[in-house]
Amino acid sequence: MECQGKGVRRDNGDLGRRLRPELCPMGILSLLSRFVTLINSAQSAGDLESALVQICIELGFQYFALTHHVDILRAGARAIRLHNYPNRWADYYDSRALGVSDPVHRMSHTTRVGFQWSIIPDRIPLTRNDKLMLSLGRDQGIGDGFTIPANVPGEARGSVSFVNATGRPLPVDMLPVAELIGGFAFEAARRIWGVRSLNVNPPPSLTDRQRDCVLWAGRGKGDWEISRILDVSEETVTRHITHGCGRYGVNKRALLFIRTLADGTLTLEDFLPG
Amino acid sequence: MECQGKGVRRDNGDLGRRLRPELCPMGILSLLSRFVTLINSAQSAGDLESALVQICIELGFQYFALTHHVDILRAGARAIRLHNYPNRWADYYDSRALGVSDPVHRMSHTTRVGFQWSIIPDRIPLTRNDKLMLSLGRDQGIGDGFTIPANVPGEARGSVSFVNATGRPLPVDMLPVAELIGGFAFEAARRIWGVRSLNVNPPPSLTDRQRDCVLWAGRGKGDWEISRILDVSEETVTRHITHGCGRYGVNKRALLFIRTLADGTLTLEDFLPG
DNA sequence: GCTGATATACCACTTTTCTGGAATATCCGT
DNA sequence: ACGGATATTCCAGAAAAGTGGTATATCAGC
Repeated sequence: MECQGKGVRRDNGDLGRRLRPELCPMGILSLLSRFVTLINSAQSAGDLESALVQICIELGFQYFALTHHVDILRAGARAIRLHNYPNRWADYYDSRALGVSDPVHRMSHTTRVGFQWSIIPDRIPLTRNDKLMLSLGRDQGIGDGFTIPANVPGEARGSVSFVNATGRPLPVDMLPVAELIGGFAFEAARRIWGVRSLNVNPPPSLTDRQRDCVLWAGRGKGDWEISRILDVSEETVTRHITHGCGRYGVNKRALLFIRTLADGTLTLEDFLPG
Repeated sequence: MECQGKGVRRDNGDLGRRLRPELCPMGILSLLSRFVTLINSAQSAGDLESALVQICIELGFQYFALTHHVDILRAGARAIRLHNYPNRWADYYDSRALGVSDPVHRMSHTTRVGFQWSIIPDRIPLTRNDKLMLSLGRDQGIGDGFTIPANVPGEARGSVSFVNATGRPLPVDMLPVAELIGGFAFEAARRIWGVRSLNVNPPPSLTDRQRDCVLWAGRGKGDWEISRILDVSEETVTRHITHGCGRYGVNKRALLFIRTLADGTLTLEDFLPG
């Protein structure tokens, strides 16, 4: 819920007060476990969509949107997106590629945890177009919402939103459940869409030395520099890297960086200065 | 929990079975609300640390680590880190800058949701040194753990881990609570450290044409091939890419791939075949 | 003790990429 | 209409990376 630091007062402080004990006995927990089972047994986008439609209703929302923050019309089927917004709103949204500039999405890029839409104006600057868009949405029945950011390094940014019709209050008791469910649902979508899969079996792997060389190369070092760092000959470094390329079936070391990032052998943190 | 697609069986499917109903009446929910209050009222790193020490114990863990995935000795006070690991382990860890290559961290860069350490070998390739490090940790009492990824675009990647001593099983009932708490705790740390306010310098950006060239180069095309694809001269392609390098202040195109991945200009999906 | 994987090292040759300097045309917002 | 950012093109030498073949020592596992 927090994002900007700067001594802004936390809104989450009253989560404690939000959780109505009356709902507890079995209620929330059995709901949660049922939802998780539903989501994790989804084998297709259709399965996941049905699951979310149902979960959305049971949580006390009307709409949901699980989406990558990209221009959907351009990105095509590789981009993740499921939602049950009114078609008219979705068409308008897509035709203007609002996915990339939507203030809700922008807000979700500044925090790790879920947030209510109502706090957005206090956290990020809104342009005139933003306000226009939000009020257009309200006119079409899109009221307040709760959005769970879903960012995985190196992948398109995404989020899961649960939304109510204009005027209807958010089910605040359910927000913690929504927060967990949103994360699991996005992860299920990544699984179904096969976001990071390289589709090679067995998956390649590097030796320690190969990984060291790739690591330093990815930090911008030349082979000679790497040879000084690792105290071996320059040729050896070249060898390790080209062998690494061989394992991943690529013919340029730059591609090796990308493949090792994709399969988790290395991460952006490894490469970036800091 | 998922990462690689490939029809790998989900481990999360049994979250439902994990949540023991006996614990429900008031137990988990009051715990959660108390923890959230504790975390959100923290005004300093010390406050947050105390809160996490307490939460850690009540959840049934022994150690916690809330950290940015950076070389701590180099990054200094700007990097977020709180933990209660044994000093000996922490010193060893820091002195080797394991924070940047730790397999737990690597795994946390490939998923949105929390995961048990025990599944890591099935998800990302481990080198011999990785295994060595894990077993060294076990020797020093670091057993199994549960890690919640915490990634915010444009910032150092991070995570929150709850860990048990070697041989002691994870409190599986509490993992959903740990997942929520981990997210809130990381967000509280961002607030306390004032992370967002530090990022003042405007990030570089590429022109459309530059981005196109980088995109195709990252798919393994040579400049001549790209020139055929975009129907311009080979020189022009080279130019666009080197100009792109200039904007990011790097001297190799491979680094440009990494920077554009890091800031979200391009994504792994853009580069990977399929 | 054998086998396979790993780490190391060397050479010769080709291709690609980087570096530096310059110039023209287009598009956009003021 | 004008200034600034963008897109495009050209040249040439230097540096780096890719290709293909070979060889030795170590270590772990069978």
